[in-house]
Amino acid sequence: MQVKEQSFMLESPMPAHKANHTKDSLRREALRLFVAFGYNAVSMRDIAAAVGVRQSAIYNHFRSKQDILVELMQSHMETVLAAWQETLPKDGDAAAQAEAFIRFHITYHMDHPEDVFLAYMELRSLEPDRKPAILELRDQYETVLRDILARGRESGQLHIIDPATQARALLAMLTGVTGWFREGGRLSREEIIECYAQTALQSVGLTHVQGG
Amino acid sequence: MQVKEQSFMLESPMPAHKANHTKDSLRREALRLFVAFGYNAVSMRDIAAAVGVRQSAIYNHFRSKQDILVELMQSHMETVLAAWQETLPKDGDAAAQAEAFIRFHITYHMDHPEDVFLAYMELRSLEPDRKPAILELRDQYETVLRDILARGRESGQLHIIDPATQARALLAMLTGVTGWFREGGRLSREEIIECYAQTALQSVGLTHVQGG
Amino acid sequence: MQVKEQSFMLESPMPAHKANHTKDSLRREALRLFVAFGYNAVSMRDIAAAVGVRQSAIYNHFRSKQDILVELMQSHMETVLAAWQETLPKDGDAAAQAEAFIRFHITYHMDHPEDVFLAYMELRSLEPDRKPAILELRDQYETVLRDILARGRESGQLHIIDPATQARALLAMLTGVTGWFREGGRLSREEIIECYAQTALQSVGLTHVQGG
Amino acid sequence: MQVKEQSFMLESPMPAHKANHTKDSLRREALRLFVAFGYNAVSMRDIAAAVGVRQSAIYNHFRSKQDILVELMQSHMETVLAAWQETLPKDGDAAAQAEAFIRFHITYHMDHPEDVFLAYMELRSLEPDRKPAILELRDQYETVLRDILARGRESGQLHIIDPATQARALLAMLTGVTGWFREGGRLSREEIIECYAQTALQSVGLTHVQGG
DNA sequence: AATGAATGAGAATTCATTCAT
DNA sequence: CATGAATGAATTCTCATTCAT
Repeated sequence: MQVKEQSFMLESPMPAHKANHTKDSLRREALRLFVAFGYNAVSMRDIAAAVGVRQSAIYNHFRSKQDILVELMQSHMETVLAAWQETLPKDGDAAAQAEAFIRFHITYHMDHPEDVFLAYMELRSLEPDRKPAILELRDQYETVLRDILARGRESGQLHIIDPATQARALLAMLTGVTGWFREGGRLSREEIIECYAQTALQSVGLTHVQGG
Repeated sequence: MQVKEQSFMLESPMPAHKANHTKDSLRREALRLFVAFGYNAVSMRDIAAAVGVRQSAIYNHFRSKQDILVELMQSHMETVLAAWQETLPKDGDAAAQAEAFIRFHITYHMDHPEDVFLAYMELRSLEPDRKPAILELRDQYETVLRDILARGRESGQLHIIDPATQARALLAMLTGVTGWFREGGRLSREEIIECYAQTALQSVGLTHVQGG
Repeated sequence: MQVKEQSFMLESPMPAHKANHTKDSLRREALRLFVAFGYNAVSMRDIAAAVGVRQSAIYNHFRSKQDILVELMQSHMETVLAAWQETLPKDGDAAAQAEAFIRFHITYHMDHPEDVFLAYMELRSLEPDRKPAILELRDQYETVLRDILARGRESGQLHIIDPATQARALLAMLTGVTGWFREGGRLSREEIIECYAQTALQSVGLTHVQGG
Repeated sequence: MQVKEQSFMLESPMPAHKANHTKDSLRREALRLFVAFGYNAVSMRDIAAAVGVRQSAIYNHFRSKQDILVELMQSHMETVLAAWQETLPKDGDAAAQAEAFIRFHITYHMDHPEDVFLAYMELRSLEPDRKPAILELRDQYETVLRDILARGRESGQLHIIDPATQARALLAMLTGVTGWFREGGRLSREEIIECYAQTALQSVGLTHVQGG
């Protein structure tokens, strides 16, 4: 990356006391930069500069650059899983649950595009010992959809060949939104959700679509 | 990355006879490493070591690290486009063309997972002046599908809300195979192709599926 | 060094009651660590962690890291000199004094191996303005032995070529114990003292040895 | 340490070709600096500056700072052992061998004070996995003397209580020369050797001393 | 007396690239 | 065509120290 940060450039030294939100700022800016340029292309200096702090200050809040990444990914995945737990319709049949999941997934992703993008793109940047924990969480989420598809297949409500494969295909498709969606484009948020929902539902053999 | 290679370590300098395929080896290993670890995480030394040559030797074949990336991406995209040109059924209707494209796309991706993955994941690593040329090629490909979907929508053969959005959704889904497919898994190549084909075709409102 | 200690890791801040012996703990742990790893290899954080306190707390007790070192060295050397003053046989002849010194020296060193080791090994780590004071103390001690040897040479009781050189040789030999002695080894404390005493006394031409 | 090294300060870029003696210079300067300031107090920049090269150039010759240290220590110890093998009188009795060893040891140490000092003072700076190899070499050397003393004790030629302890005591004493000897001092090289030899020989109960 | 947050300097090491051989 | 040596810039991280609370 590019921006220079040097002592004689910093004008407002910022009272520092009470500035405990530094860790939050670091998280936020790190996420933004990792998404924009990739984990490896972003330096600790870049992150510090974005927050208005020196490089070394980061180490008062995170043990390492890798720790920032892990913390971002982990908290994101745990949040998604928790959010789905609150959303899932306990009593619905497989078709209803599939639709619920698809709508939840798209909506959540459009609301948190950066978290999703990071968790998806930077798995490679995880060090070997940190990877399993994250993959475990990702698998939990994939399993949710796989199980719904499997039940829908057994009940005959869904046209599905292989639940595992199709779950992955669906997630890849839906996750793709984060790659290009920007507020204020040709289509509104709702239109995109509808479009993706129809595509996804059709892909598992559901044709009836009713806007959320 | 990891491997160490330094002058005082290498004993056998390798006879170099018929070593003019070095450039090919470099391309192949660079692709493999970029895919496995990411462009930024791979050093020229890593690439050289994988080929059994010193870093400086790379510069006899490529002007820079960025040039390797660009060359890999560009040749891949041109190859895909050329391959589709040879495959496309000139006289088919939109439904037939959609099915043809979908099958072509999945098949090609399963045959060249690394090229596809690279072109998809490392767009961010392109330097600003190299990016437009690659994006232009990618758009050409996306346009192929978008146009097919648009024609299918007009002809009423496909159930589609927005061709542009749905084209992206489809491509994201299909491209996803490269993320996890490994020869010798639970499902055979053909089964996966069938499964993806059905999912994709259903997603645009086509239900009749006949194995390739 | 190794141990990590950071704010977000420490849960129990420790009641701090009667914690005014902190300075003593700091001295003790600093000594231990300096001896084990060397002054430069030990960080203020290491010392603080060993005591169960934060780095910044150290500065309530010492002005700087260098100050800890100087204080440790200085108090050790003053203690040795004072201890010898209490031990020296005022009226003995050179031979008796030599034996007394040798026994005192070995015994003291075996009782305070870390202080001795530090004073010997970390002279290099003293900043230029702090060095002279310490060297002055060390020379006082060396002079004690040199003078005894010189008198013994004049009186003909000792076989000595050059008192200054031989004093250094003797001190180096005797100081060496601290390098390897560990309580509970093959030989007892007393056996080692006897062994060193005999070696040292023989080295100056005294053969009569009588256990302490 | 102190000296600044920056691009605009370097006047003579030095033709570089044929300058393969860089590694030797690095070894020499590293040794000098490690001895003068201690391993931890010397930076790679210091070493590079002393040789007239950039920091990064060092890594063309050594894998790490630790590697420089290990290489210096190892080659020194192997050289000493080899030198003693050439010196040792195969047929002499224990007393002759003891004298031969003592004279060899002092002489070698006065000729290579820096190597000896480094090997003695910086054992602590070895990383845990590099330590055993060096200690093994040191023990080989110590064993040489211990065996001679043991034989001398059995034959009754030497007055010795415990060969192992006394070997260590002797080596510590003799090694001490490197701590303070500087060419051109009050005593000549030969005088110091004689003085140390007498002290050492007396210490094992040998009185007859004949200058080399 | 202790802490958490901040800092500037500097540590070792890696990187892409150049160039004479 | 390949190499070893060199380089300057940049990397992550550690350090001793300060200071408001």
